[in-house]
Amino acid sequence: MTTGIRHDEMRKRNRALVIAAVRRAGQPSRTEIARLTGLSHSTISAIASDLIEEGIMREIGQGETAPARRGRPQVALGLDPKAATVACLHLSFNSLSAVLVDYCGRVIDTRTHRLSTLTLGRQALVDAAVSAVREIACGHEDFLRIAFAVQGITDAAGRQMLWSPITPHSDIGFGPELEAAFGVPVTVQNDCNMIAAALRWRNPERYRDNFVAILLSQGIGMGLMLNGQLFTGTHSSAGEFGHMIHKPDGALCRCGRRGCIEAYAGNYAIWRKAHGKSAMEKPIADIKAGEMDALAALARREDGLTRQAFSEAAEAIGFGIGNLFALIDPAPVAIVGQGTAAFDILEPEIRAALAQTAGGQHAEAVSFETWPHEVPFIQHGSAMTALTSLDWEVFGPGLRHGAGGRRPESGRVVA
Amino acid sequence: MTTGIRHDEMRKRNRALVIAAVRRAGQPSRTEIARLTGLSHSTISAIASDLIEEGIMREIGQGETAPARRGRPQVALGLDPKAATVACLHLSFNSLSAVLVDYCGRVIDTRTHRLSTLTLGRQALVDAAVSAVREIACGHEDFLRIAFAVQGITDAAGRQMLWSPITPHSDIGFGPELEAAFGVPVTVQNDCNMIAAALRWRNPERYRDNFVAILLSQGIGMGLMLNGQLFTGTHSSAGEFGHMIHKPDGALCRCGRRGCIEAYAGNYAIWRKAHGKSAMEKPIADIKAGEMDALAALARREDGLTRQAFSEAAEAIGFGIGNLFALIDPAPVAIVGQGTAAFDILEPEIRAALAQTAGGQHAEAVSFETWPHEVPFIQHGSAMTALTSLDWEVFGPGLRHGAGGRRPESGRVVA
DNA sequence: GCCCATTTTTTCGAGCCTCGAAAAAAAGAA
DNA sequence: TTCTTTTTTTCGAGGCTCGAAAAAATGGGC
Repeated sequence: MTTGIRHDEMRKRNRALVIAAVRRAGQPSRTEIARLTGLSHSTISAIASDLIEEGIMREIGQGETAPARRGRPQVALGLDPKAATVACLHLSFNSLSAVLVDYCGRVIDTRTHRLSTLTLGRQALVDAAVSAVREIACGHEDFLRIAFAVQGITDAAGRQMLWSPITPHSDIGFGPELEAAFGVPVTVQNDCNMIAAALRWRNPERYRDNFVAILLSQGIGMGLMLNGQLFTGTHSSAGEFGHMIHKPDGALCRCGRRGCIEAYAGNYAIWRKAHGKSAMEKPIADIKAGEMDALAALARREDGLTRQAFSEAAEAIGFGIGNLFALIDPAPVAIVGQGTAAFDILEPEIRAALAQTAGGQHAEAVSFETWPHEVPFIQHGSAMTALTSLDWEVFGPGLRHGAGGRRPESGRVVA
Repeated sequence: MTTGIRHDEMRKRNRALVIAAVRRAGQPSRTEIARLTGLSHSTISAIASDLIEEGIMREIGQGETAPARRGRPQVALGLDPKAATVACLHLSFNSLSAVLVDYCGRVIDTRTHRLSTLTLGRQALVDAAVSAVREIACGHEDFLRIAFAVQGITDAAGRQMLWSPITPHSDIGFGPELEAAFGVPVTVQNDCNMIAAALRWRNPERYRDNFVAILLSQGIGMGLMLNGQLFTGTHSSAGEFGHMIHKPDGALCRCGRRGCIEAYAGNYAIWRKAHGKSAMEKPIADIKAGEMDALAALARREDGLTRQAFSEAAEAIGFGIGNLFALIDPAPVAIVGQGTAAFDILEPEIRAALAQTAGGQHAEAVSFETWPHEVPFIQHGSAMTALTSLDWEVFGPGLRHGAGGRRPESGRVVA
C-alpha cells in the first residue's frame, strides 16, 4: 500500500473492477457481475448504468445461453466495441505486423509488412512503425493506445527497445517516437512477455499466478509471470533465459558471450552442431523452418551428430529450467514457437537434465504444454495488455471522477 | 484486484495505513501522517483518536526533535508497546533462539538454546520450539503471533519446514504444532527471506522493490524481493540460489546433487578444495569460523590451492548472480554471513565472472554490501514481518469494523 | 387466459466515510 | 499582552455502498 483510499477512488476502482469482470466473463448479467466482484446488486446497477450512459458498456439482450429459467431473464452486458480501438505492432526478424483491435478485443484489421530489419537504419525502423500505425489506424480517430511488441530486450518502463537480435541498432525509442507521432500512450514490451499475458487470458486455470513461457526459435526467449504479474526487472525486460550461462566458457553465442543456453539450444546452435562445425563458429543469421524439420527427422531416424545436437540442446534447456525452478519454484511451463516441432525428441532429455537439478526435485510433476505458433499469442497478449490498461487508466477513472486529483506530493508508506 | 471495495473496508485499509505510517516513521505527528498517507487532516484526526482509544497508538508528547518552531507544537504519536507482543524463533544448526518483541518492535527478552539438531528426533525439535516459546512468552498473555525462521526450505504457505540441512527429518509442521500449542497464528519462513525483509526496513533507499540477499556460510542461501514483495514460489520458499547448477556433473554437493553453486562456494567446499581433497568427497558437517578465517589469511598471503579454492568459490557465485540477473535483472545485492570475512578475496573474481554473463552487462555498476552477522537481520526481519501482519490483519481491521464481513463466496476477477 | 411463483433489476433511505473550511488550541514573537 | 504561526479538532456537505423493498419480466399451473 502506498497511499490512502479516498472516496472517489473507491468508485473508480469499483468501476474498473466491473469493467474487468465484464472483459473476463464475456457477457455476464448484472447478477453475475455482483457475484464476481462481491459488490452488492445496487452498486452494480448504479455503476452499470453509468458505464452504459458513457458508452463503455452496452446491453446485449438475452445473451447466448438463455437457459429459459423461470423468472425475469438476465440481461447480458458487454463492453461496447466502439468505445475505443488499440493498435498492436509486432516487430520481428524481417517482419512488422500491425493489428487494430476494438474495445471488445476483436480484430478490426491486420497488415503485415516485409522489411529487412538487419540492414535498415535506426530511423527507418521507427518510420516503418509510424507508417504501419498510420496505415492501419487511418479513419479510426478513437484509437487510444499502441502496444509495441518486439523480439529483444526492452526497458522496464516500456519506453524503448534496448537490444534486439534483429537489428544492429540499440536503444531505439519506439515509445517516445510513436507517442510524438500519434499523441497516444505507447508501451514497448518484449514479445515473450506478451505470450505469457496471452496464456493467462486463454487458460487462467493453468496459467494463473506463477508460470513460465519459453519461446524456442532462432533464439530462446522467456516471459515470466510471478505472483500474478508479469515480471519486469529494474532496468530491462529481464527474462533473458536464453542467456543464462549453461557452461562457463562454452559454445559461442549470438550475443558474443560464451556458454549461454541459446548457444546450445537456438536453431543456429543445433544446426551448427549437426553440421559438424565448431562450437566457436560464428552463428549464421537465419535458418529456415524446413531445414530444422529435416534435422529433426534425421535425428529421429538415426543416431549421430544431429541427434547429439538435439540432445545437447535439450540438456541446456533442462538445466536452464532447473536453475530457474531452483530460484522461483516449479511452475507450469508453456513452450512456444517453431522449435516445438522437435519437442518429441527434446522432452525426455529435458526431463533427464531437469531431474539432476534442485528445481527438478519433482521433475516428473513439471508439466509442459507446447504451441507451435507464437504470433497469435503475441498479438493476443499485446491487445489484452493495451485494453486492460484502458480499463484501469481511462474508463475506470472515467470523466466525471476524472484525474482531477490534486492529491499533494503525498509521500509513500511501505509496509 | 480481486474483489470490490466496500465502505467499511476503506476505513480498515486507511487505519492500517496509518498504523504502517507510524511504524515506519517512528514518532510522527498527525500532520506528518497526513502527509505520508495522503489522507486529509480530519481523517487522520479521526482515525488517530480511534486508535488511541483502542490502545493501539498513544501520544508521546513533544517527540524527540522539537525544533521549537513557532505555532502549536506537534504531538508525536507512537505505537503502544503494550498493544501486543510477538515471539520470534530462529532455528539453525545446533541452535534455537527465541526473542520476545513488543508492539513497537523493541526486544523484551531473548534466550538462546543449544541443541543437537542433527541427532534430535522430529518430535523433539517441535517440543524444543514449543518449550522455547512457553519459556519466553510466559506471563505475557498479550502475545499474538509466532514467527518461526529456519535455515532451509519452507512451504509457500508458511506452514512447515520442508527440508533443512540441519536435520535429517523433513516436512516438519512447526506451524500447526505451535498453533495447536498456543492458539496464535504462526508463520514458518526461510531465514534468508527474513534477512531480505530486515534489509528493507533498515535501508529502504537501497533495498526497495527489487533486491537480493545472499547468505554465505556453511551453505549458500538467498532471499529475493521482487516487485516489492518477498518472493515465495508456488510450493516452497524458493530462492535455492545455492543449488542452481554451476557446472553440470561437477562437484558433489551437500544436497546429494552435483555441480551446485554451494558445492563450490559453501564453507565445506572451500575447505575441501583447500585441503586438496577430491571434489567428490563427502562434505563434512561443520567448519569453525576461525578455520575459515585462517584459510582466507592463507589465500591472501600466497598463491596455491587455498587461493584457488576461493577463486572457484567466487567464480561460482559470480556466474550464479549473473544467471540470476539474466532472469530478474541487476539489482542491489547484500551479502551476509560469516563468508563475507573473505569478501575482499572474493569480490574481484565475482565481478570477473559476472562480467562474462548476460546479467553482468553492467557488472561494474552492480553494487554489493556486506554484513558479517546474519542473526540480527533474521531476528529483525522476523519481528517486523510478524508485527506488520498484526498491523494489517488485526489492528487495521479493528474490533468494531471486525471480521464481521459476510461477503458471500465472491469469485475472483483478475485483470 | 389468468394468476402465482420466481428471478433479475431498480429504487430509496440509512449509515459511513472522507473532505474542506472554519474554529480551537498552543506555542513563539513583538 | 497581543499578534502570528502552526497543529489539531469540529462540523456540515457530499458521495458511496448497502439492505430492504418495490418493480419488472417471464414461465408454470389451473
